[in-house]
Amino acid sequence: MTRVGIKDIAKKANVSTATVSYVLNGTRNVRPKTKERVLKVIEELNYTPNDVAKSLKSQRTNIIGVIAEDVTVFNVPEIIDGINEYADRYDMHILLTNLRLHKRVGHNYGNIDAYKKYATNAVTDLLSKQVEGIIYIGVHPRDITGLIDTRGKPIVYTYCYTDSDISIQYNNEQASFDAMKYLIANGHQRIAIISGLMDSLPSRLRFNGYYRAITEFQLPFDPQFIKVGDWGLESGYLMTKELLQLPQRPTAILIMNDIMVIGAMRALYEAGVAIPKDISIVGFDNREFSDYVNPRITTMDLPLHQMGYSSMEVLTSVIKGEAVEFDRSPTCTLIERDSVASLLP
Amino acid sequence: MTRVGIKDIAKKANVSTATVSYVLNGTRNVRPKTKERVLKVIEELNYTPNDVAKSLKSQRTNIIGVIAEDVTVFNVPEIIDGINEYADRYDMHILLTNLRLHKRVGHNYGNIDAYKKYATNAVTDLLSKQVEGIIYIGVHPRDITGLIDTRGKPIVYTYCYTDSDISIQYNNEQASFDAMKYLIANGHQRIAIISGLMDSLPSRLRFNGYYRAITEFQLPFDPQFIKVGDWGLESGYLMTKELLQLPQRPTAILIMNDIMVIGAMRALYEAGVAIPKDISIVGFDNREFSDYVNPRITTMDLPLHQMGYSSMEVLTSVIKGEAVEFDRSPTCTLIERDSVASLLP
DNA sequence: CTGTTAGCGCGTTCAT
DNA sequence: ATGAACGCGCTAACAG
Repeated sequence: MTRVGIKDIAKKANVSTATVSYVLNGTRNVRPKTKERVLKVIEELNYTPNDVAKSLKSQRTNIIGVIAEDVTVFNVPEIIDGINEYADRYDMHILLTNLRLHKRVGHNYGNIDAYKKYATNAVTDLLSKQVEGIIYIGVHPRDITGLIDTRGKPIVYTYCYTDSDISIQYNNEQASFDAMKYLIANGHQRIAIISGLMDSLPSRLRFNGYYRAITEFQLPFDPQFIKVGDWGLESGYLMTKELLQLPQRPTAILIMNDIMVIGAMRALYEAGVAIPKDISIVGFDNREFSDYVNPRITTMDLPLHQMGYSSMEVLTSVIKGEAVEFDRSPTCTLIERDSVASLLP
Repeated sequence: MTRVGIKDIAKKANVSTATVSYVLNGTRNVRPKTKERVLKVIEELNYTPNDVAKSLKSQRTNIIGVIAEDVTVFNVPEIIDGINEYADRYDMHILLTNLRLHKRVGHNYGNIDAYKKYATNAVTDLLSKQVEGIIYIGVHPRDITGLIDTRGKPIVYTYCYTDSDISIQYNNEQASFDAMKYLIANGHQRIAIISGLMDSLPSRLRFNGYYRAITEFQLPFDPQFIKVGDWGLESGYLMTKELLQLPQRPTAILIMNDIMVIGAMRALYEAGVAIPKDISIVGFDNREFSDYVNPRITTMDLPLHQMGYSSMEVLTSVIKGEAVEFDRSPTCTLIERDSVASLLP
């Protein structure tokens, strides 16, 4: 079954290849009768267009490269899904590169040099494939300036950022402020917080939201309620134990990711402190498991899908050379479940 | 910054484009001195090869198309990761299509016609892009014969199958047999099973493993211990309640997915039955949450990564026209956690 | 052995 | 509606 091309059709339909091309693309008028004849032959021969030839001539591939730091990390698939929704809609395609960072360098994301070669290779390959732009999906929101040089090809970062390029993030400050507002609306006043590492931008931003809520709603500010974790389960456990030793315990804890919530739950379970009866908890990330543990965790959902979709919107407008106004910070949404009790009468 | 091509280099290095091509590919000997000069110019001009031109001539793209029914479903990312590992190693690339089935048709996977058009479009697009083969990743192990016609282009299915094409699955029967063996080794004799829908092949295969263990180890066979669920959380809950009403309760339950385990845990919690003290549980899938609930679930891990990798192995050998011997059924591995107690002295 | 010329792959598009 | 040049890199055939 040898490949059937445009000229096979031309021959069989007794027209030139140009004509075939015109009917195929509707680029120019073709006499209806000729058109029909060509169409019929196309059908008969089961013709499949060859996009690589087309791309060579048109200098457009309609392919955008997606570099995911690790597709197996929780935030990535949903972002890709958002990218896909856009791609589907506008007939673009996704060349996916997976850096497999988690398996290759573990949690050592800080040391950019450890994986710079992977990133560089990925970009080189993608450029050779003539992608029209690149979306880079991080697994941890952090500054990766200097990791990548696209030689002028448009790139948009999401779930991470650089000094000078466009990036799509979510609104961290609003998220923690909203979480606080929810807790306060439920009558909580003594609210502790377990943050992630403080060298992380999200941590600081979320802390800002926490602090802004404290001041705006004139809550008592107790420095002992501020605990710094490291995003890991164990640190959630440890920090919670510390909170339990306070003479005046908090009635609620805002915890910056669901993993640390699990640690907190273990600490509370061991101490015989019931959730949410004795202590309420709000988490972050809306990880899948937060709906399956007991009690189910009330948590902030991240707008991952939206981030993927927006990345594509921004990227395509940059490709087209349009100046764009866009929302770089889609908002998080609180998912109410069972880990918060109302203190109101 | 206009695109620099092979002929720009040729001109600047005072050689023919052929020579440049030869140094670029090592296709033929070039005098070291000339070679060096060319290389230097390539460096200076920051030349990036154009794979689409190359592909047009060579009739090879090194791209394989991956159609995922839904990248946000738990099994898919790890399979893609396996595909990527292979692709990375052999310098191939992945054109990813996401059917987004979950969002588009919900759980209505049975009705192939509901999404046939998406699949057909995906294949057409991929063929136009001249992919050298296709891997189709299902979200549920089932027969999807007739969904796709690749016009002779090699395709491998994984996490689903068809009448006549190659597919990579995992060994369901071994998995449930091993789970039973583990339970039996821990002194359990009265072992119940909550299966998924019985029209599903994995359900039947796993039931075979259960039954084979029962007979091989000469356990008492009690038909009342066999419960048929529907993979959903609620059915795990319901079936477990039924089991609790039995005059002689089982000491352990083998449950065919972790989601139903969660349902079971809720039923047991309500009934004041402790896991694993009063009843032991083994799940299936090793979902992320199984490590976070209390107690942590002992469950069968699926060889997803391996399935992705194997799919690529098989696909590439088919592409090369080699006859292949391969393991179509990588094995599952039991992950020991805290939901099984030993009954042994 | 080293280097060059020219045609090709497949579809698009301009000038006729 | 058509012929032919073109996009970019590969490679067969040929020359020195």
